[in-house]
Amino acid sequence: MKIDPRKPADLSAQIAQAIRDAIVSGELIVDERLPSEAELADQFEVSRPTVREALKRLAAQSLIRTQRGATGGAFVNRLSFEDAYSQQITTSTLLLSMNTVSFDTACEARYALERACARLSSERRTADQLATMRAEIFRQAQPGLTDEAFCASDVAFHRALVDGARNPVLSYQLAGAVEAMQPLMNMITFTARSREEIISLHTQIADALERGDVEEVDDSLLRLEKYTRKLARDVAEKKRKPA
Amino acid sequence: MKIDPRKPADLSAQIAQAIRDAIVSGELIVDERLPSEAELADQFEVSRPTVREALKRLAAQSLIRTQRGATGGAFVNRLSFEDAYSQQITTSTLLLSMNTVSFDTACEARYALERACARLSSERRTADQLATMRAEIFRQAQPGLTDEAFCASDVAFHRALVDGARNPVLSYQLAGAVEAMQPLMNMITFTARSREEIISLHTQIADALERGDVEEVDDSLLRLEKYTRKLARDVAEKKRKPA
DNA sequence: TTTTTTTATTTGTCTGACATTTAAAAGTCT
DNA sequence: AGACTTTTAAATGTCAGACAAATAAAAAAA
Repeated sequence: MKIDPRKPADLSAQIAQAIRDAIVSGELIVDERLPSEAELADQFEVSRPTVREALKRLAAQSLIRTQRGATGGAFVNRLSFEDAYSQQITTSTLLLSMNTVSFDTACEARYALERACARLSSERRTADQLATMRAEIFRQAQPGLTDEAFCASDVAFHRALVDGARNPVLSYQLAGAVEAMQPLMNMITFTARSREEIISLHTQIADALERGDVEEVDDSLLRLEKYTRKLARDVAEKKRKPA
Repeated sequence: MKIDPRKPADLSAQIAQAIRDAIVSGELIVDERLPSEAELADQFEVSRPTVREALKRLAAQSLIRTQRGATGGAFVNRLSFEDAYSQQITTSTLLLSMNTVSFDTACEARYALERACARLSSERRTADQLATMRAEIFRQAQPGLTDEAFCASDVAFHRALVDGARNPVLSYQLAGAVEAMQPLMNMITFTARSREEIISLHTQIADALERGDVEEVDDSLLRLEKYTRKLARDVAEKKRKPA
């Protein structure tokens, strides 16, 4: 683990990269303890604050965790799906909120991924996951439900659908897309009419899933996508010309 | 922007979170300059090193960039797809390499996503993207090509296919899955026979894409997935019982 | 043997300083 | 006056040394 002495700037970034490479390449294995900050400072011939900045960079990516005390130190972290989720969500949220990407593009990506999941889900979903979906549909039909609660239930419904694919990699990829769109979805103030339509589509999806009818699941998701995009367009138009 | 004074540990993490929230919520907008480190230290009532650790955490997530000099400082970064790619790749690579997820699961996820892209790609791909795919197929057929070069060309081929969907969100999601699998794919030492088969499948995909035959694109990708998983199984078996 | 106390190690944080970079301000020359 | 050079101020990058707090192992006491 060496750093390039020719580039003097950003020592902490270089050190972070050196350690990151060691982790990714397997040179450092999970739960292995890194040398203490003082030792690392000696090895890299920098001061302790610089080493600490490097370690904080790695901690921000959940690559290491630190522990205080006598037997403490920095340990290589086993990247959990939880960690991967939250990073994915942060990244996706920023991509959307910074106008790098339009709602339509995000929506298309989201449903493309979701339909891919749904195909697997119609083969593998458990009774429990289907029950969750039904329960969420029931909640969505409650009168007096706030928009936020409706949206949260919507996310839970789709989450159950996606988890039905029983592929954590797919789930974690989609989590970002779905959750990142939440704030924008909340902005689409749902009328009673539009809720009814969405609940109807959700029911169609759940029914098709129960029958294991792959094509019908796909179709109803496609209809839901079209409807979502229509709602978004309407809101965008109303905002442009508020009569 | 405030931090909770009751939890004394990990001040830099709290400060990072406070600034992160301000960015995600839009309180701080793109290219806006943060207060100087000294000013932040005053505001949060901590020392400069602590502020710096917080800023390095944010820099590790590409949320800010720093500039030295008189008009320098920390600026809110516009998250580019490039940045999102590389984070996605790092995360996915670690998820795979740390045995959190099996090759089969990753493979399934990857092809599920890729098939979702391919559907869009068969409608939207440009002549240029198709030409890239043809060129990569040609390269793959060259005798004397190293395994590494063959794999790199394979990635380039799939990259062109995915980019044909003309949806950057999908592209960035898939980049992680595809690139993370590279090292494992390299381990599958390709025989002349298996290369031939893969090239044949690639050709089928390109042909179907040229005709705009969505179903055939989907089918040939499915065949490629099955074949890839078979190769992986064979390698795994040979490793277990090296006769 | 069990409990308590001490001790050593390590991270977390602070203070103060100097180096380096950078752009603007001030000065100088034509 | 205008163009070039020098100075200066502000900011990040880095360092050294110190103390606080947490923690587990070792030592001491019951």
